[in-house]
Amino acid sequence: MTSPTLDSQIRGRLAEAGVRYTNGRQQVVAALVAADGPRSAAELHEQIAGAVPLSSLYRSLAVMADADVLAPHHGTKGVTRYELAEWLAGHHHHLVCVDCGTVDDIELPSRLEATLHDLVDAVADSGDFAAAGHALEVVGRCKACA
Amino acid sequence: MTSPTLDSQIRGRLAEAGVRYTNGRQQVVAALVAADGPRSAAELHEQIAGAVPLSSLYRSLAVMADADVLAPHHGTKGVTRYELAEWLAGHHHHLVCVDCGTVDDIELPSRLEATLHDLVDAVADSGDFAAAGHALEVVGRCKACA
DNA sequence: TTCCTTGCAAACGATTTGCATTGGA
DNA sequence: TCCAATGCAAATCGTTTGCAAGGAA
Repeated sequence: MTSPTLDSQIRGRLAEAGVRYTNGRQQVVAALVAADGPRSAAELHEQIAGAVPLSSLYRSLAVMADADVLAPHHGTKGVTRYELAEWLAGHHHHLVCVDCGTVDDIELPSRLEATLHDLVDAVADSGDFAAAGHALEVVGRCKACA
Repeated sequence: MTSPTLDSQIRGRLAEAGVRYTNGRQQVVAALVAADGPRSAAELHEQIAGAVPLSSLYRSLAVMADADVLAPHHGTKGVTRYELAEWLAGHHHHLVCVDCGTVDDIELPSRLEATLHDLVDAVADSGDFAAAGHALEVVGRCKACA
């Protein structure tokens, strides 16, 4: 499922970080690529039918996040979900359903994204805080829960 | 520390919800009012010098969040932080430090807030998602960690 | 008296870690 | 050959809950 180019970008990045792109890790990445939003260790574990035990899964997620191949997301209570890092998945935002906790990716029209970017710059300038990025979460009810 | 009017708003809201505004809960609220951002159960427990045991603290936080006096925030790994609900604290956003995990409140200039609001409306309109609100997290490094 | 709240201890769920084994470059 | 990765079981951490005692209306 994972495109050859995406796969080699990831392999390259992991090699730079001195870690291997093993079979199990490829399965995890494939599952994340197939998903349309961040996924937790438990969700991935189920999605790959237990092919990788939870402890290894957690370790792989941590290693790949360290290598900047994955990015953690803390949207809903208690669980950490992971997604492909921005440089692989593209910059985007999230729709978080207040009822079921589902998180979906959204991409803003570039005009709106530019506006948002300016907005964050304006905020960062006005205080002693070095802004490195921003995350916009649109909170509401998804189609299924509406 | 908690202003009389704020305190009576909270007492009133809790009464409507059929729960009491006990001494321990007042201490928790006072600690949150004194804070300049969301706080976790452990942080509050320390701030009030263990005056309320953790289990009661967790229960009070849950009760007050149910009554819409507090709002939960899931910004950093594993922990839930609480802050006063929007109708008490005013609408605001957060600066999240990627190093130390500290969360600070920021208020956007009303012109920028209006822009952001329009932006979220535009996003919501374009999909099957009923937007109920938005949260902008500016990610970066705080003064101490820069 | 009635119901909410408190405290302690035990239970839980998500995540992490020690250790011996396996696997890849 | 050497170091990273794996799997299992045990440990940890934040949080929740059962239960008996205390407190306010």
